[in-house]
Amino acid sequence: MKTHAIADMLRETGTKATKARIGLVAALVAERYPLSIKEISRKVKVPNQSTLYRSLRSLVEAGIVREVHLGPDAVRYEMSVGRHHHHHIVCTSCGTVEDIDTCAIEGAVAGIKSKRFSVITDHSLEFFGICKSCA
Amino acid sequence: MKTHAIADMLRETGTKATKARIGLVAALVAERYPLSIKEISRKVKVPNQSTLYRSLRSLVEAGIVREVHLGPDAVRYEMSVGRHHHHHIVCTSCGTVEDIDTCAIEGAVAGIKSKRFSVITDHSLEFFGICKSCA
DNA sequence: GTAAGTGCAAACCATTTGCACACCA
DNA sequence: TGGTGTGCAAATGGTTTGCACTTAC
Repeated sequence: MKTHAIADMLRETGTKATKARIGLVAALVAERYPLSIKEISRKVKVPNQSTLYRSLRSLVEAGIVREVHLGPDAVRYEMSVGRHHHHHIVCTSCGTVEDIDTCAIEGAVAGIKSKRFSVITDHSLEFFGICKSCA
Repeated sequence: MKTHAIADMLRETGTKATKARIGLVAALVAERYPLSIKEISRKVKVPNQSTLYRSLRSLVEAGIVREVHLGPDAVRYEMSVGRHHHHHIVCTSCGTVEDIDTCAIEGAVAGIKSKRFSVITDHSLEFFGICKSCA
C-alpha cells in the first residue's frame, strides 16, 4: 500500500494524514499478523510513546485498525480495512500468531439463547496451541 | 460451600488453608459469574492488595480458580472446580456477565487446520451483546 | 488561520516486590 | 519449628494527561 493511498484513506475518515499515522498504518499493512505495541515501536522507529498510543487509538476509532486481545497483556493491532472477519491462533510457547480465516461459529452464535440477552453484537474467539517450531 | 469444605479443598491441592484464601473462595463460590478484582475487594473486605493478588494467583495455579479475560482490562475470576467447560456473554453497556453452558465450537476446533500449528490446547470464546435491561 | 496532532515530562494506576512478622501444618 | 502466607510500603511498568509547540488542510 502506497503512502499516498494511506494518506487518502486517513483523510476519508476525517482524521489528518500525519507522518506518524501514515507510518503506523504502513507498518501494520506490511505485516499479516497482529502486532503488539512493542513490535510496532521497533518497526516504526517509535514516533513517541504518547503519539503511538494516541495514534493507535484514533486509527481504531476511525475503523482503520482493529484492536485484538489475545489473552492477558496481549493487546495487538491489525489492519481492519479490507479484511474479513477472522480469528487467531496463538502459540503459548513463542507467541506466534496466525490468522484463521474460517469462522465456524457464526451458526453457533445464532443458536445461543439467553434469558437476559436480547442481542449479540460481537464475539471473540481465539485458539491457543503449540506451533510446529516449538513442538 | 462450607468453610470447612473450602479449607479441605485448599489443603488437597497442597496450599495452606488461610483465612484470606478461604474468604476469597467463599466469595467466588457465592457468585455464579466471574468477579473482577474490584468486585472481589468489595465483597471480601479486602484482605490487602498484595494478599489479594497473591492469593488469587495461587488459587489459579492450584486449579481452584480460573482467570477469565473478557476484553481489555477485564480480568475476572470464577470458580473452576466442579464447573464444566463454558463460555460467557458480556453486556457491552452495563458489563453484566452471563455463562453460556453450551460449547458449540468443540467441533469447529477439530476442523481447524494450520500449516504452522500442530496442537490446539485451548480456546477462548466470548460473546458481546446488549442485555435486556439495557436494551 | 485554526483545529487537530505531536513531543516531553509528569502523573496515574493496577500489579509486583522486598522484607519483617504471623500463621498453618 | 519450618516454611508458607501476610502486611506494609516502596518500586515498577505500561498507559495517560497537561501544556506549549507544530502541522495539516
